[in-house]
Amino acid sequence: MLQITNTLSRKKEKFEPLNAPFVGMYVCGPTVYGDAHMGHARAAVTFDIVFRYLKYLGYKVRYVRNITDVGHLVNDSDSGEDKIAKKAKLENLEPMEVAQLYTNRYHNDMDKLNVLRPSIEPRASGHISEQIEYIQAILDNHYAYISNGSVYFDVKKYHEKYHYGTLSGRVIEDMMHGSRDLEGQDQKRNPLDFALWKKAAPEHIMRWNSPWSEGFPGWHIECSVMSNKYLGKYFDIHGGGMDLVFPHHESELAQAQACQDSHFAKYWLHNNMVTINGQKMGKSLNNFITLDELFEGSHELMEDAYSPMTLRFYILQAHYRGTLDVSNAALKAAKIAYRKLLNANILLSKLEHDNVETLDVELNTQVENLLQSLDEAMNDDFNTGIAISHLFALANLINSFHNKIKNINSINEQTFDVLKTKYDLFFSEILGLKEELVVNVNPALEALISLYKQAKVAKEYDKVDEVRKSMKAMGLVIKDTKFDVEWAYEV
RNA sequence: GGUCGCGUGGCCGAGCGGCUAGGCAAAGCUCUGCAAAAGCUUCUACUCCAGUUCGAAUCUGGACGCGACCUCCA
Repeated sequence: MLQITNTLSRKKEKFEPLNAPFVGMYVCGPTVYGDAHMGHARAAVTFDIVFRYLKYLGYKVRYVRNITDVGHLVNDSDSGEDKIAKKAKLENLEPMEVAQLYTNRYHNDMDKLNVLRPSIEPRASGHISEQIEYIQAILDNHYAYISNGSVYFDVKKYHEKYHYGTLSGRVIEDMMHGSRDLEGQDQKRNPLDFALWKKAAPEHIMRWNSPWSEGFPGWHIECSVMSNKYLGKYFDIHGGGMDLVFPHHESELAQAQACQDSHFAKYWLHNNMVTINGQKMGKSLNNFITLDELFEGSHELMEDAYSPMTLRFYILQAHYRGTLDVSNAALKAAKIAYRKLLNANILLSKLEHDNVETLDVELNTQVENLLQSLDEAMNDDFNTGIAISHLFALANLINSFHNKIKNINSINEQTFDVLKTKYDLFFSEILGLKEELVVNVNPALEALISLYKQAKVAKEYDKVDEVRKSMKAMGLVIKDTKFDVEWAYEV
């Protein structure tokens, strides 16, 4: 039985889909105006796990993750410019060219991380007419007002019937006192009101026609609209980074209720932030590390290049609701640990059971329990770190079987079969880890190994060392076991 | 200033009333031409103070420290 932490209740709840076996999940995707960084990776990997695990449980999941390609304002005082337009000006490109460029680059990075593509990836710019209709519906329900060509959501009015702040746990009355007077807010009736449609300043490039003005949609509206279009009014899971809880998700929720007068998402899932050496990641702190910089080792804070799988594994070792601190030491440890699990998976595929049993009941039970614990860990709010710890225990056993320290026939055939399929299933399909340097067992590699064996027999140790060296150059290592010579990924 | 969350061994990180994960690093052993890999062993922590309890890293109160959000952000 799957339990997930619902931000709405701040508790772990039993996961019960609205229309099993179907599950609808909406996750806030990137605003495509720059390269993806580690925060994007964490969010994408977190919900990739949710997607993969729900499918493993047998659900038919429709996973919608948007691409925000409508520029939102850089900040309130800078009322004329949006992020994408700003970037377009900077790089001398058409705004849509910027959006496409970074969408492609985002896809590329996510592919490297072995993040599955969502079922539907809608773009905000492709849903302008739907957004206009949705805003009109909110206006018709009197939860919004027009002011100088812009449309604002009336938070106070909304709060009278519904409750603004349920998701983020905010008390609207406190916020009214606490909120600062910002420049350019005089069009709003209340500082907490937010734009549904914004009239474009003359220099604003990205603009569309609407009943109210030539302008562009507000930041929050696209998600309410697109989730509604592809998943219906009331759907199962809405996810995103914790920083989006307020105001983004709170406002999405308000819009949806103001428009449809019904529930919105049943479960809200939020992944926590990434810090670098204990500090918040931010452009001004110069610790804003993009994925490409990490993979290439080109950022000045990185002592080495870390592969996509190293990052993925590292993200998975921690629980998604806690902050994740990235450092060289931590990444190096993850690299080694991940290879260990990978090597065990390869050895497992070669293990064979002889069909004869000299059953060791205790050992057999241990393996069975570990295998079962894998599901239990994932069922407990996607606890990938615990699942990985069981995988390590299993890897240890696999190595012992392989080295014949333990006898593979001392577990029964059925347990062996489950071990063989399940370890790989969790490693590859659910956690989404994979071999990166796929090594073909090609003639050249085989020749190297036989050369090594011959040299060993002849005690020509110079040659032996040379073989080791060339293996190392390929990222491999040679292992002399009691029974044979074999290769493995260098740890 | 307001709201929320967190402080775990050399490091990263689970756990959330008793059974004291896991990984990395370090040390020793087995194996070995030397290694590597693998296996075995060792290292025993919960910011501080006060309380609740037979029993607390886990619950309550307080202090200190850190972070997030309140403004664009995954």
